Amino acid sequence: MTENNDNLEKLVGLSKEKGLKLTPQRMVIFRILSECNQHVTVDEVYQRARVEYPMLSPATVYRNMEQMVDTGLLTHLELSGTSMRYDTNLDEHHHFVCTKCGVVFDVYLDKVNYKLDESRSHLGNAKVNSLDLHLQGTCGECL
Amino acid sequence: MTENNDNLEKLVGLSKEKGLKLTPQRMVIFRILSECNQHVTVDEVYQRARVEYPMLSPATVYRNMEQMVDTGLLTHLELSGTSMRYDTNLDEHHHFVCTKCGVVFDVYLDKVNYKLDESRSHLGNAKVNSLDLHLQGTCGECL
DNA sequence: GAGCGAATGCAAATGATTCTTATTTAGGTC
DNA sequence: GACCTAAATAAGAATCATTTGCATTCGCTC
Repeated sequence: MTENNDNLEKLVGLSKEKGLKLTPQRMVIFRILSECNQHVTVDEVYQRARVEYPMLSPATVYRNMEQMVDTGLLTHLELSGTSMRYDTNLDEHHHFVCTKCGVVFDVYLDKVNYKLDESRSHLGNAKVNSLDLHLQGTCGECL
Repeated sequence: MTENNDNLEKLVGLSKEKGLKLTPQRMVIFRILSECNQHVTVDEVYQRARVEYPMLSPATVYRNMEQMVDTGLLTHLELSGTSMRYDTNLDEHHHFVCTKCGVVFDVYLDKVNYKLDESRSHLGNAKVNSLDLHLQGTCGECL
């Protein structure tokens, strides 16, 4: 509850910094994002938002969420599936996906070491800046 | 050249094993897949294939490539971007993506070690079966 | 309160993919 | 080689997620 309010305030604050106008539509979207599941689709947000703001247009939700990605308030979540998911967790983290039920858990890693097989990996002098780890398996529920 | 023929023969062989019929359309698709870039979209294959088989329908390419995934002749490649990419490289490997030009290199890893931050990662008793590593950075060309 | 540019709603456009249906065909059988 | 059947195909309609164009509305600054 308190945490959600904090999240909401953070969103409002950041959005002001970026020069975004505080429309009621945007406020509803912000609040829903600060309250709900991290790995949301536009439609999930839209369905919830329209309950309290019935004349809301899906296009507005699309526009706002993409804009939030541009301004760093959200990130795209690259998971398989038909529609884009967004991540409200801006901390560096990775994901575990259950291949049976599809549930997604956030995973935080203290360290990652990997060793290239140089004979087959032809990165040339490419510079690696970040890595994104997807763990796959079976969650506790599905075991 | 020889290698492409090998790939093609492998595809034809495997497809026979799976009970797929050798239609001319399928042969064209197989050959193109054995010749071209590993990380293709359906449309890339379709555009090439229609040159030599003009009455080919895109739906046929979609159906065939999905079927090849089902029978293990191709895998889905989870990259960002608007359309599905397929990977003809069936060896276990990972990917490097250049964030500037989008080029994708295959990466082979001898080992990967990672350490969970248990205090924040709530996997419960989930069982991790595989991991998929995406390296991001800048390729040699773009540096 | 006026003015301006940003934001919105709506509906049409787009793009990728899937589905439907009538027709054709590969591959086994005699 | 003719025949049969299930699988495969072409063509186009349907679907689904997303984007765009445009006329209108509305925060925000002065």
